[in-house]
Amino acid sequence: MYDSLFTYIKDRSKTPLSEKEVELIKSVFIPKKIRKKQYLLQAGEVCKYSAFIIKGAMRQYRVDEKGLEHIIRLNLETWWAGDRESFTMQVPSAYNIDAWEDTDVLTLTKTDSETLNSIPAWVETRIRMDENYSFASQKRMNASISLTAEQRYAELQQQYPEFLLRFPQHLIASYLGMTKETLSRIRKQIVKKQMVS
Amino acid sequence: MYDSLFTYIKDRSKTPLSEKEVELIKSVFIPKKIRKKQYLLQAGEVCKYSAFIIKGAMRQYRVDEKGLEHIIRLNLETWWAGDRESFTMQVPSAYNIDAWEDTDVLTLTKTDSETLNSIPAWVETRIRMDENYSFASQKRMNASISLTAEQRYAELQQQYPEFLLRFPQHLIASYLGMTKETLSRIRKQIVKKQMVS
DNA sequence: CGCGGGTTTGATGATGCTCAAGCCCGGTGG
DNA sequence: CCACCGGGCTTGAGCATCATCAAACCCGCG
Repeated sequence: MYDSLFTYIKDRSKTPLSEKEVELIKSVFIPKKIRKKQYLLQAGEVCKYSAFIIKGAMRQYRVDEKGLEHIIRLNLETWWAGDRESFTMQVPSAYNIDAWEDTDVLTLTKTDSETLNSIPAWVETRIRMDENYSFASQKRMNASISLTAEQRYAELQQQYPEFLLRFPQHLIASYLGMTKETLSRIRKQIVKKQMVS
Repeated sequence: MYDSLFTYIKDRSKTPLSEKEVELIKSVFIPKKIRKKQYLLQAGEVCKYSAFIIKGAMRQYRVDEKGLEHIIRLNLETWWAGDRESFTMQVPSAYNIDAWEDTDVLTLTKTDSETLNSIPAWVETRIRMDENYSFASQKRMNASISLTAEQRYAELQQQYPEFLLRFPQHLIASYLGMTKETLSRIRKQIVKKQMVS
């Protein structure tokens, strides 16, 4: 159950975890099952949990005035789900997060998360996470500003090929900031190009 | 010289700075002047400095195959300039950073930045910075995926009105992921709407 | 068999880009 | 003092890209 979380921490920290620390971590991360289509967070609520995904797939999205969903983030195993701003500031979130597949998570509350600050390996891990998040954000922002729809798809294919296997195309399209029809046509184009070469 | 940096740290941390810590900080942050159009970082180089802006304005951008500049970030006083990925991982950067106005910065090298980890107030400050960066990234990503050009401009106007005063429109346009012509027309539209109401 | 979710296709139109020209304004130098 | 220049902004015409809407298709499943 907790294995993948401990591996995750080990991979990102130099300091090893003591017995006691392992116990503390086990005591604050509560396992939960989230069934397909169930919400982890609904817009308007404060994000109660930061959730480490053991198994499954989740999506974070905004619903606009017209009722259209815009995918902000897609999450798979060993990713964290939750709206960071809402969670850390304890303010209402503008986003929904729900399970796309039946998902097993380890949930952590804001107050519990503070008790973890006494664990050096955890602090190091958090720093790594934040770094990686900011690297990824910058890349994605760059892509979104300066690449065409086709280039953005190519980049995704290259950077997160798992997404294409686990999420349907209309979610991928939304994540890339285009419609499902556009993505469908782009894919057709790509196949055509490969035929030629 | 260092006042604004110390204020910045105080605003973001609970622990106060000791005399010694103040001295350490002063010793590792080297003041530099960067003249208008001078580079802090050029694409292909490793980002040597993280720079705290005391006074002035900088821009971070990518140059595409066609030679067009795409603005990734705009920075003013009390912001940090530098490519985080290149700086922390010490890998070549894909971005340029240069001064838009004559700028005074306090520069910090990667090795010096590690010595600061002994200062609790600094560590707290860094965490705040990372948080804020990730909140802002998420908002911007959301805007970029799900808002129209006009809505994006409105959001910028609301969130960073200083930008409109300090940077010319063609940079703002690029930052928002549109051309200068489009931005010009959008502004015209907005004025027209205000006439009506 | 029929239904639901997902994908594809086509027609049409809006949005935003490209290219080209002109304007405005604050220097700079003759 | 004026002419000119460069940088930035605006405007227009035509075009590419992408969105919208509607219909059809595909396929796994009850």
